[in-house]
Amino acid sequence: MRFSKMLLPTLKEDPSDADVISQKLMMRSGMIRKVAAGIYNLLPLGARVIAKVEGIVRAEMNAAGAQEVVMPVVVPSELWKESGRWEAYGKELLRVKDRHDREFCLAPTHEEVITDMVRGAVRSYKELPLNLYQIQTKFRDEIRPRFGLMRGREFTMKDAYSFHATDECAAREYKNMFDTYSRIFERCGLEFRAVEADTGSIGGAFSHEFMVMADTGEDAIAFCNACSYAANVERAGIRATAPAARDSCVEKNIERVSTPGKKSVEEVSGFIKTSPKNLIKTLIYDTDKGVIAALVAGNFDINEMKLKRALGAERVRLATDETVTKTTGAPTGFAGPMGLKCRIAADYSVRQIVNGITGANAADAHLTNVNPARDFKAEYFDIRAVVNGDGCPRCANGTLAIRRGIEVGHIFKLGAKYSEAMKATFLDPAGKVRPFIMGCYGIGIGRTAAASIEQNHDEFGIIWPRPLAPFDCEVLPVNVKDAGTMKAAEALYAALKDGGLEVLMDDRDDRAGVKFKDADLIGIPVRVTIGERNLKQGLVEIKKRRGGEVTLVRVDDAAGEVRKALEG
RNA sequence: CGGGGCGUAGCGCAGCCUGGCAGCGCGCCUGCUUUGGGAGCAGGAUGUCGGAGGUUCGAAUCCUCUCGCCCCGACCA
Repeated sequence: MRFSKMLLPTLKEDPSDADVISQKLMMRSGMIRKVAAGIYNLLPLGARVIAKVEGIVRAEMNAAGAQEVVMPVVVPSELWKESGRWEAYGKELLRVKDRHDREFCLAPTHEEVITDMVRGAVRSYKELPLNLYQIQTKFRDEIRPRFGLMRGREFTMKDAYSFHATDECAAREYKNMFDTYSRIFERCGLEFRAVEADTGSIGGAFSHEFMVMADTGEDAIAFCNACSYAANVERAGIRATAPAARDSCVEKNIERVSTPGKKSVEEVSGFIKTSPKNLIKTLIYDTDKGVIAALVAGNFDINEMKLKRALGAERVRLATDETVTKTTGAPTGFAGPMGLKCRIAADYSVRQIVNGITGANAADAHLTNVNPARDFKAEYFDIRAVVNGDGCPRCANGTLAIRRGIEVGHIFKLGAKYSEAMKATFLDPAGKVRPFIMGCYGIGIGRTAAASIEQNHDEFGIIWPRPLAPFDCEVLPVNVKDAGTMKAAEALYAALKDGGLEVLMDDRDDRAGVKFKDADLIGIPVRVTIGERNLKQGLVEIKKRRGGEVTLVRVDDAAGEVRKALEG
């Protein structure tokens, strides 16, 4: 491809509305342009990169035995009503009506459609298992789209769904997909980890997220430094510790202290001159199981996802000031477990506290020398947020560290949630009607490309790993008006293309500096610079984008040297 | 949805407070010079000042409404 013919509008300055590196660089390198909030055009360069990601995904999915299908973007509401998600999904589901006033939605995911497809086509266990995938546009009307392709409303996703006669078979496919995903992200040149994840509203038995490590990631992940444990902090556990040994004589008597206007942990601990870890923080939650009080040591935070699971609740939300007052008899900021009528869920960290401080359930007052076992009853769970240095729940000695990641893939074992709801069944060997056991497996295509940029860039621009690079190499004649330069450039361009490489030739009549800057921005792995000075010696310059290593080689050897550089 | 901010040339921005010819840098077009890291000189084109209404002799500027976009929060297969 010749630069002069390509729609490749690079930008010298950062666009004002971009706030992560990948978005800035995608805009600046002319890969994408915004059409509306969370909706983008892919320009030729961007389309090429996306095609590379899709190519890798497609090849690995096919190799893993999955079959490609294509499902519609516009889906009738009936299917979603069958699964119950027409009501459950909320405003993210963009609903539209056709000219006959029939209801449709833009599909944010395709469990319903695929389940419908398979129930209409598969009758017998003999036709199982099946793994069907598509690479398709999805639409989710996100409350707040951001970060370019990383969190758009319209985005392309590879989604696969597997159907099985038995749990064991579904588990095997889960493993198969786990391995396939690992291969896919390895081939994309990404530093990633598979982590245990929360299954969220899609439901299901267990699940892993594939996380690309990046400081700009929207998810936090806890890693063990000793074993292979890694989990989204939404679900990451903490090693259970035995209750502190207690000596009743150190347990002092409760005293009530006046703490006018001191509500937060910082204010109270500062006022009483003690450490936050001696405070028993009491938060009142409104849940579908009623109002509950959640307790945690003052130096930690409650993890609402873990609280939700501990309670077996569907919905957990911090109570309004009004509910707090009604429950505790005091304004927000003075709640404590003693004398509370509601259910009390306490984190294990509370059990360790000796002579702690709590709210007095009265305005402007706290209690000191409160001792959990002696002074109130609570159910104990692991419900606090993990922090750096916590003990690993899986091994004896490891500690957890928290890093950020971008979720690029997610695999679920779904079970029969959708097949039961939608009566998708087959006949087993005994002639018995059974619902399909299902799995589902997603990869964000654009997000994978964005994640690659987050991981591979420098101050000058993108540094594509070869598998995702829009071109393998770039030929850069310094002065296109020099006949000798152009003769060598054209010859090399042709030779590289004939050798099966994807080549970009910057044949623009521009200054060298402009072309070098653009080359660095666009980030093609290998660049061949052809300049008059070197050419007089019969030499051209090969530069690797990553590392910036420069070598001078003979013109005649250039094609072979490019190939070597690409491999190295 | 709550809080904050921004819409002025293709891009990045100033001008608005205190109303009076529509500006700057980059990019774009023409010519000459230049040609290994975002060139120099000279000339040139480009705007419903997001939209509608109002106040005023006069509105980018003040007022009202509206649309879009961004940030923080809540939310999230």
